[in-house]
Amino acid sequence: MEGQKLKQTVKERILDTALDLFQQKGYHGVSVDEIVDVAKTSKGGFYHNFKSKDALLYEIHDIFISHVLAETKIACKTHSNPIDQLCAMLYAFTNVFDVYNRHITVFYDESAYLQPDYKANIKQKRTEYRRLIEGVIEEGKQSGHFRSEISTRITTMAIIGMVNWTYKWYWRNGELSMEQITLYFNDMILRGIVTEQGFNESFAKQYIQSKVV
Amino acid sequence: MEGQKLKQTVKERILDTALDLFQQKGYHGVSVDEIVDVAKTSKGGFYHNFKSKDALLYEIHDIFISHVLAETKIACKTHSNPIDQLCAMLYAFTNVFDVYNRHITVFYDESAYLQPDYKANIKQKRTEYRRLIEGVIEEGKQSGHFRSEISTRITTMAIIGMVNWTYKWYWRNGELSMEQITLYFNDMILRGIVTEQGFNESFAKQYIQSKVV
DNA sequence: ATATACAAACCGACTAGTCGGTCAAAAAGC
DNA sequence: GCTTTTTGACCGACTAGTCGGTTTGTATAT
Repeated sequence: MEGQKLKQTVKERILDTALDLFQQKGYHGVSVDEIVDVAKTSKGGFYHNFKSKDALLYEIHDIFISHVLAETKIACKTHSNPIDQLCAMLYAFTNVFDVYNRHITVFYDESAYLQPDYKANIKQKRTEYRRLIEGVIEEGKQSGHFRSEISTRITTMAIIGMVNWTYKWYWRNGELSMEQITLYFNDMILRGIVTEQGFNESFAKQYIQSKVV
Repeated sequence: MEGQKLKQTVKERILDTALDLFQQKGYHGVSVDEIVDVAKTSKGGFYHNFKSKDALLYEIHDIFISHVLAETKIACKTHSNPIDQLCAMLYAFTNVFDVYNRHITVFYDESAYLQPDYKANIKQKRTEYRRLIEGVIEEGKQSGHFRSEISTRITTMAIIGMVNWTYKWYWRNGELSMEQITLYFNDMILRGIVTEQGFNESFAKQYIQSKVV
């Protein structure tokens, strides 16, 4: 439906335009004048909908992290073992990725420019997200699915890094889909951390494609 | 020797100060006036040593990527098998990390603000770096050390992502050293991609700590 | 009448970059 | 060896322009 574009409110147009421009040129590479020009509105329209340019940046951050957090929690709750939970969380991120592509770039590259109180708010949600993954890793170590020698912290950051970094190189309409990429990531991550016991669980097979013996 | 600090040239002081400030507040969060103020020099001193603020940003980028590239090439050349090469390359990055910590943050967060011709220059070197890793992965697949089913591209980006992301969470003087982190990374990555044959090679044992059977 | 949703002109603060000038040290002339 | 000349590193007041944000005005809906 192309009608969606015509129905957009001014606020939606501003957000949409800002996302495009921020992703291309960075937060400080785009002026409010340029945003309102491209979004076909005015300074008045902008400041009627947003308290400040900083507030717009914050909103972009918040929309993204809040959505990731919500989806990750659902993924975690709807599965009962660490292997399923971990893979479901990665898939949740994948699904977010295609739609929130622009948000992600802004989120990771421009967060230095957030005002202190905004930044604290975002940081809290990022920490919450990290702890969700740490929790699953820790659980997996205790249940014997993941090797007990691995460091929860390093493993978590390795996974987050691997997954998040895709925003730097992934292109929609490229040769690789996020679905494919996640398939490979799940395989590689699990091989890196599961125990023999974990590997032999029936639900692990769907993620680890083959085992060369 | 603390005398090093007293011997710094104006240009070195500017670079040093800019790195500190850019890392903390981002490129556009710092004015030239602030840089020259902290670096105990002047506008004249600044523009005598740098063509523009953009040129300073470029120099920071170039110093970093050129060094990484050089070290990676050495790591690659001084080993003869893919497993040793890959791990040596990761260690090379590790060693760079402690010294070029500030460069890395600027490199990954502020590259959007590089002027087009500067950006093209940097992009070329990043591509060269990526191809070095892709080459090793590809070689490993052909030699039977790495599983042939893995995607060279995705695996390479997974590794780069995992490693690069450390700049977002690693703190010097923290509980974890870069040495330790790289040890875990090497272990996790190799487990994710080696074949049984590769695993049984004697030189693989030093990276893969243990195998739970 | 009053509130809402925008438009357009406007403002002051700030910024990157310039430019005439200083000064110490090296090079040249004697 | 001593003076003169030249060079280049560096200074800081200044400028032209840009930016985020404000204010005033206006059309519409209730």
